[in-house]
Amino acid sequence: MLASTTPRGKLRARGSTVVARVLRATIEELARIGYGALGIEGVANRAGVNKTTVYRRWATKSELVRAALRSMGDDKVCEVSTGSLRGDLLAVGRSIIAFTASPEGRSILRMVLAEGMEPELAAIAASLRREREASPRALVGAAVARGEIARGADAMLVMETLFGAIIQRLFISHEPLNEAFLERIVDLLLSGVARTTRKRAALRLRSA
Amino acid sequence: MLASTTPRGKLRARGSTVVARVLRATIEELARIGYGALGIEGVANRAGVNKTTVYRRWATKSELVRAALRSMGDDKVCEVSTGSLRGDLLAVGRSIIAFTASPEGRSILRMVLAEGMEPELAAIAASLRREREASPRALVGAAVARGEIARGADAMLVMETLFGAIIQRLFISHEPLNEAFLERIVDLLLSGVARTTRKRAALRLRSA
DNA sequence: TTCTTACGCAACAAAAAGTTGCGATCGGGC
DNA sequence: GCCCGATCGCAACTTTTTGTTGCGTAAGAA
Repeated sequence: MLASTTPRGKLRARGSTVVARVLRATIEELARIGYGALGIEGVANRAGVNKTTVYRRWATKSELVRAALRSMGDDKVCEVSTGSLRGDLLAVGRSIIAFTASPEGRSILRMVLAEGMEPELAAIAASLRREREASPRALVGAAVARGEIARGADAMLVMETLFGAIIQRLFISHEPLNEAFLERIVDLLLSGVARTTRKRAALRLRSA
Repeated sequence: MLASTTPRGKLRARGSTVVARVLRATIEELARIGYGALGIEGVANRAGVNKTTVYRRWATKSELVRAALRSMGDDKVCEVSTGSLRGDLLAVGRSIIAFTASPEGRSILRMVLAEGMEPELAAIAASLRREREASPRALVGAAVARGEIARGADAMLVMETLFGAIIQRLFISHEPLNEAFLERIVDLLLSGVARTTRKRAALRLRSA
């Protein structure tokens, strides 16, 4: 199927194989150095392809990046439901961490963060962001229905803060982001930090 | 515009004036296009200065950016103490919001977020961050002393989450970042979102 | 004023970005 | 097995960007 993986010697990749490799390389370069510093030649090298091949297929840098971003729009957002708010928040947190660990996620985050550079790219980034906002809303709705949180509570605020805490950890403080840290964030969001006897009992119960 | 073309108007800038203008322009360019795409010539044009002037004063791009970021480190860090943890958190949040409201603050944050992995910049960002970490630590220490939070509580986690929530609001969701939002974040961090009768009483007491 | 410093400017050198022509080779069709 | 159109690699080339140097001159202090 793939011409590039032919057993003997090195055969020249062609057609859709080249497209896939170049777009993949574009995503990776985007994640590594960002849009501004991205170069056609660097993408070609990473893809194991001559730069003329890239130039002939995509006229400009923005066109190439647009094609690359479009090519990865099919990723699914996990829509698990664990039955408890805490479990759901942990699941969402894990998916966020996994997302930010992948080249695709880093590229999207870069695009979102660097908003204001290219109008077209900003639009793509905005649409990608909106796609990933849907399932968290359903999640907090379920928690309200179970009575775990008050109806008046700002549930989206919890999701956004969870996301923000992870982003902060990853991109600002650059400290390790493991399961233990995620649990501490979730427990903070659930119970807060203010001293309360009732709260400490709840925490103890949860850890058991 | 240029001194040479307007002999009677503006005079040619020199010395500290040139330095200030170039560093200022560097910050603005960082905010506009980021570190990777930043060019010396672009900075020089924005500063209304010849590119040779920039090249002679700063040998490399990283050196220029380092100087520019350091030049804004001189801004004072507010060290207020309101007597309560909630008040202190609100004060810190306000200073963060004020910081992010300025073009300079946005530029450094955007840079750290989007390109924090660049080795050269990681060191600068880390040192700048450490400078601003001192007062939050003192703040939570005071809260522990007052008995508002448990000694074992991860206080820095609260600060980092507060910071993360704000940058999430700023750079991801792009929703308004006002006093009302800040209060909701702080109350979430203090009391959590899980449903508790004791907690709702505490919130009511606090708002009175 | 005079003297030193440092900036503007143009011309240059080097490197990166982008283009073109052509031979090679892949894959589909006969 | 062989041909043919499409597409890729390669090298040579042009253009653009990036970085350097020498010199005239303006700015500011003595």
